[in-house]
Amino acid sequence: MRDYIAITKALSDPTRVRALVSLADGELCVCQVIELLGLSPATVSKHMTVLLQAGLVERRKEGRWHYYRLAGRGAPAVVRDALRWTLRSLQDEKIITRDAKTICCVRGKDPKELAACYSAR
Amino acid sequence: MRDYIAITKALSDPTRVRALVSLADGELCVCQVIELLGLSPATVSKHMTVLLQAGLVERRKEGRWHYYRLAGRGAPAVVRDALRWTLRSLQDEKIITRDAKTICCVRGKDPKELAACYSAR
DNA sequence: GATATACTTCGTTAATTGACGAATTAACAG
DNA sequence: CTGTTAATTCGTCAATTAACGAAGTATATC
Repeated sequence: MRDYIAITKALSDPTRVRALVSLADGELCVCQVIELLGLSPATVSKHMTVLLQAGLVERRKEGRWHYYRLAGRGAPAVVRDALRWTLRSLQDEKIITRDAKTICCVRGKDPKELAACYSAR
Repeated sequence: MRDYIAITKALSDPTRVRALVSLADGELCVCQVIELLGLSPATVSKHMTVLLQAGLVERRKEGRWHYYRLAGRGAPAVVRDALRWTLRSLQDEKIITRDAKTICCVRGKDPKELAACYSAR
C-alpha cells in the first residue's frame, strides 16, 4: 500500500506529471526540466525527488548534471503499470504535446541556445 | 489532464483507496463502508463523493440507501485502466485482504448483525 | 404529523503540500 | 584558492485537505 500511495501522490500534481512525462523520449537534466516548466530550481528539484522516491524515475549523475529518466525494466510491476497508464492517458493532452515540442527544441542544445529557445516560446 | 488528476488525487489517500477497493466484489451502501472503515458518516460520505466525481464509482439510490459500485463498461479508458491497475496492485495487500473478509462478513446482514460482527473484529 | 434512519452539506481545525528565496553542497574553470 | 554553475536542502508562507460535529435533506415507520 505504501508504494502504491507514494505513486498516486506523486502523480496527483499536474506540474509533477508534466515533469515526468517530459522524460518519455529520453533522459533530461534538471536544468532542462526547469526551462520547460518555468519554475524555480528548488521547486523542480523537489518534484524530481518525489518522483524518484516513488520509484517512477531513476537518476544518473554526470559531473555537475543530474539526469533523470523514466524507471525501466527493473522497476516493480506497480511502477511500470503506472507509467504505462499515465503515458497512454495523457499522450493526446494539449499541454503534453506542447511540452514534447519544447523538449524537442531544448534537447541537445547548449545552455545559451536553450535559453534563447525558451524565451522565444 | 483534469480527469487524470482527479483520478490520481482520489487515489492518493489510503482510506479512500480502501473504500474504493471494498467495492470490488459488488456494490455497498455507505453505512457498510462506514462500518468497514470506522470513520464518521461525514468523512466517508466525502470520500465517496470524491471517488464519484473522479468517475471511479457510480451511485444508485434505493430508498434511504445510497449504493456505490465500481465504474463499469461505460466508463472512459482512463478510469477503467486506473481501476484495473489499482485492484491488481493491491490485491495481496494485508489490509485489503483483511477488509475483504470484513466486507464478506458485513454484506447481506441486517444492521444489528452487522454491528455485532463489526464490534467483534 | 412526529420520529427515526441514512446520507449529505457546512463550518472548523490540524496537518500536508506546492511554491519560493536563501543558504549549502558538488563539480568544474580560471 | 576563487569564482561559477547545477542541483539540493532549509525555512517560510499560502493553499489544500482529511477529519469531525452540527445542521440539513430525504425517505421510511409509527
